[in-house]
Amino acid sequence: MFLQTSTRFGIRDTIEGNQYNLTTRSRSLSVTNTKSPIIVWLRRDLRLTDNPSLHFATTEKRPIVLAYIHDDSDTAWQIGAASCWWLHHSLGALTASVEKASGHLCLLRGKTKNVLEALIKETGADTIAWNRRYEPAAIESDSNLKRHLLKKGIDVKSFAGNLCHEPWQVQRAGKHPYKVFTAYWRASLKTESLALTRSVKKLDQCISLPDHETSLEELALLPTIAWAEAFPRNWQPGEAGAKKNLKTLLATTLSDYQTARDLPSVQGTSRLSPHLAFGEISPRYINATVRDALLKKKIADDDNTETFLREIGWREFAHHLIYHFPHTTDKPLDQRFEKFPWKKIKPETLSRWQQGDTGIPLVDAGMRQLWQTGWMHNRVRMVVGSLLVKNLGYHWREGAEWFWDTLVDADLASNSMGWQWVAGSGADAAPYFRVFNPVRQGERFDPEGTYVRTWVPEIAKLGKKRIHAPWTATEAELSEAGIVLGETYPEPIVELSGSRIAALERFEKIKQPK
DNA sequence: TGAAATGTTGGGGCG
DNA sequence: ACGCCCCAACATTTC
Repeated sequence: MFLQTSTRFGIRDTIEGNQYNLTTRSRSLSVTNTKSPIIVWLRRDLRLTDNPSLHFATTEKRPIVLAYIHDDSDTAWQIGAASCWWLHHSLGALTASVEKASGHLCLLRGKTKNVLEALIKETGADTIAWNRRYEPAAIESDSNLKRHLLKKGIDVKSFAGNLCHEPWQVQRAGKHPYKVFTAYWRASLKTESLALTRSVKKLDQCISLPDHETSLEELALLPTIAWAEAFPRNWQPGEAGAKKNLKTLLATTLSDYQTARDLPSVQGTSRLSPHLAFGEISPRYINATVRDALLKKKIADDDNTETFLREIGWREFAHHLIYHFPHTTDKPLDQRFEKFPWKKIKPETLSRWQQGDTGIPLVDAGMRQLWQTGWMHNRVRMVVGSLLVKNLGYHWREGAEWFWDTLVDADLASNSMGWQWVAGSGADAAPYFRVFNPVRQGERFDPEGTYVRTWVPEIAKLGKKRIHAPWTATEAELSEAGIVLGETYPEPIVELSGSRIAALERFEKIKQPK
């Protein structure tokens, strides 16, 4: 057995440890050679700031095996393609910052259980630490793993890393978990947030395992087709990018957040979602930073700030829901929707929705923004979702699965909650009769048509009066804009008014009391 | 974090 | 001057 540090950091000293040979930086030898290593298993917590399991390990004064395991065995809701792109770059960024802290990140591949067992055997580690996850599949595999490792005499330490409150902390004693956001939010404001842990600056106890590790490239996370080409223009995965977005939010975006966050043509949102999804930044760090800025009067204590904090609260609520109602990743929370008459999928129709070829400008703009950047503005997500679920009558899971594969911020808790909200079957859901009209939404939130023109250039020459509904334009207006409906841009995939009424009738039938 | 239908009000044109 | 109608603008109700 042979363990060594990354060669980039020079000094290599081979020593005889108790049960193993260890190569590590010389100055930590006196501390490390008598103690068993601790494995820090990173998952959706790819950061050094406020990372409780990592912080715990650094306080232990013994060798650390800092490991990310890419387990691509086939499971439900396995990481999607856009998320893989993000993960690749996030791991790259983390590797660099870990090395800057004189540490080393081990990239490993294989079945999690096998990899961890091999690591334990190889290094003599007697402890493993991780930050908890709350998705049903993760909970199941984590608890199986924990039981298995405890039986083998390994100490397993799990931490609360990715939420301000554990899902079971915000709860009325003896009652059902919250299903309504405002009630949840009020209660969570009264519940003390989990504390921040100190940022990790030095990781020189890290050891490496050259016989086991793989390179980032070997993880093969990047798409094989030239699809994500435009992603880097929009994103900087990693902790530094996350902090940069938070800084921009506090310095500029937040002052007009309440209004601007609804305008898809404006950079009015925080754009923190993918960073949060991969745990490159913690919600506690975000809240603490906002609080600090408030104290220093750098931002105003107004509705803008409150609205933003509430959005962080929605993320917490989504995790609360997925923890207490784990079936909601696939099945409706509201039982009445079990037998809802979703329409049979026509592959061509579904594909036109996916590709942004519906002939409804705001929908097409959103779906193309998603495809080209891995992200879609939240207001537009509601609009495209409403079209799929209400006007086209397709099961919300079709939308959830597409988003899951194409969003860089894909998060099972938020995705499931969001789609069930749109469908009306979830917690605090939109009432069944709430059907978004993409034309009306365009006129209200993209009045100049700027957003549509960006993503649907073939109709860009239409004036703002027609840009959201080209089918209402006159022959003259169309020809002046160089559009031939049905050729250069499609006729609408569905007639909005009639399909709305039909949807209302379908939903009406299941609305009898629970 | 809805849209459309329906109801109400008030100004202005007009006989 | 007055009543009537039209309709835009806004409010309320309904799905």
